[in-house]
Amino acid sequence: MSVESARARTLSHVDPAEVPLQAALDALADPVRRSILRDLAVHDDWTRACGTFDLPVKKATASHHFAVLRAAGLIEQRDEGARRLNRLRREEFTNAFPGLLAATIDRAD
Amino acid sequence: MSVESARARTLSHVDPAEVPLQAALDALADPVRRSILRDLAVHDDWTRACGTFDLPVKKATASHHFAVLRAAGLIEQRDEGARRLNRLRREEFTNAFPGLLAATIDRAD
DNA sequence: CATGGTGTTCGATCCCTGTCGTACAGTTGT
DNA sequence: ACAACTGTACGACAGGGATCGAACACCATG
Repeated sequence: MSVESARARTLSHVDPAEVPLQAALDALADPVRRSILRDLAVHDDWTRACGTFDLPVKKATASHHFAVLRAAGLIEQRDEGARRLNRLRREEFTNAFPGLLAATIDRAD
Repeated sequence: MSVESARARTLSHVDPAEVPLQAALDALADPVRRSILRDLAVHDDWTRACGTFDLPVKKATASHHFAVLRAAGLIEQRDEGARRLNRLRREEFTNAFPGLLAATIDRAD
């Protein structure tokens, strides 16, 4: 088709400043999601596709977690071919919730 | 009885440093509990008994929330007569989880 | 002692969410 | 065209936690 593929090429990304504190805390209160965030915090680039994380859940569940993180303004996602790449929105999220992300991921569980 | 009353006069208080991050986040991820913490953050004393908080839940539920906050190392409780007084463990908790408490209560929901 | 006030404990209920299997869509490569 | 790979969508399920009523324990005060 001429216009756009059926798959959303530009995913909806909220402004972290618009995210309710409740949603932010809910997103951070899951160990699988914190694991994802810690992995993303290592390098500030677009090198990590969803499938490259070693998670203790099946892919359907992992997909759900990525969606929650995106809705909470914690990650940004971009499609590149068949893969969906991820980036930690450290700056934006920290502006909206100073200290929260650092306090959560700069620590073992 | 000679030794102690049946009611626990000295309540069990954990060291915040021993609290798992998961428990801390779970405790903070509830709006009723955050409301309690914000109220306690106003004055650093023992002026607030459990019943003096204006909460949208019944007392059985409120009692449960206070227990969760105590188990997470967020508050300290002391019995004074028929009442149970509360204090925010700001310093101790912040030492264990730098920035987490501030990021959570220094903000409207 | 009797009454009222404060707070906990115990079941029971309800709802939310994390989990998974399956099916599907889109991409890549043969 | 076909197969393999990546990720999402949907329905179903189970576990946990928030909520409540009722009963109980403790304290204070008449």
